[in-house]
Amino acid sequence: MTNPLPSTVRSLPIALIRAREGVMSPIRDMLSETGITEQQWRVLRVLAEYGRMDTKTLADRSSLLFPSLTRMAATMREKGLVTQTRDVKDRRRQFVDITPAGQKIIDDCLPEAALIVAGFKETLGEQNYETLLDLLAMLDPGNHS
Amino acid sequence: MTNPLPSTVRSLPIALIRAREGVMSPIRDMLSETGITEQQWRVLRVLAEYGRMDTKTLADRSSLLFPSLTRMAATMREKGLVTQTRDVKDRRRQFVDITPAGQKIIDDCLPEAALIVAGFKETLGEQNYETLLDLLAMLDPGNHS
DNA sequence: TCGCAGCAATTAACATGTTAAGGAAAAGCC
DNA sequence: GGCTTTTCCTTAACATGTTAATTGCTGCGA
Repeated sequence: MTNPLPSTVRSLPIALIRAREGVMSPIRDMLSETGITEQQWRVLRVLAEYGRMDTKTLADRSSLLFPSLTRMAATMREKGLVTQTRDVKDRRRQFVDITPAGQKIIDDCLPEAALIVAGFKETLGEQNYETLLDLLAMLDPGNHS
Repeated sequence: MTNPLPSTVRSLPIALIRAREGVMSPIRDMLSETGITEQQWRVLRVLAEYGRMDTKTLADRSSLLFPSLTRMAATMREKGLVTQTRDVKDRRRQFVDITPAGQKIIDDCLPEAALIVAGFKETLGEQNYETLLDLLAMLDPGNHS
């Protein structure tokens, strides 16, 4: 008795990709006017929420791989969105912080971003929205809750 | 009254990324032994399920952007995984089909892939698994059901 | 204090995501 | 037929995903 894979229209990985596409599309539209990418937006949001932190923690909270963050930090520093300072005690480590220019992008986009989020809550319903977040968290390998 | 964004730990886009990472990690491990990528696996699965089709339909069903598929088709053709033939009636269009070598990869990986899927069903529970797919479908912009 | 394991970060190499522009063929219009 | 528009596909350019190799620094034990 074979145990075939689900049809691609009922595949969990593909469903995750398509849902992500649907969610990110309006956010990308919003960000295109600011000149930053979706990933850079994520980094700025984490920095705005937690403040200055070391690169390792930043990568973890932003769900970015280290090599990606290294490249992004360079371009974001050139754009004046973040600053990087080396740890004096341990010269291997670096700290990243958001600049006023970076914070301004967050502040400027916050109203529209909130509207987008509200739209998805309305699409799914408040209850389903929370359920979805809970189910997604169960698939997160780094989630030890 | 401000309407702040949710904390990044409760953000839908980030939750989708992390869930996808959790789901794809074991699949990537499986595929690393075959030498194909996660996206190439997706293309092969769609071709194996529906058979020969034009590039536009293939891109749509694989959830890939056209430029990505153009590049992938070239490398996959060189690897002998697919064939490409131009439509005689409409010389703009191209058809893609899976080769026996491509089909062999599907067949070889199917048992392990089925185990991985079963693992996630067990993690979430059958009921939650179906609920999750339904909720994700509601976020899919191309889902007109 | 020397050597070495381990960690933080970078770099490299290749594949894909994303947007925009370009090219070629078909379809429609006059 | 000649013209424009549309459609399918490709190419280009830049950013990120992913894995592996490399560098610079810390700490630790012989």
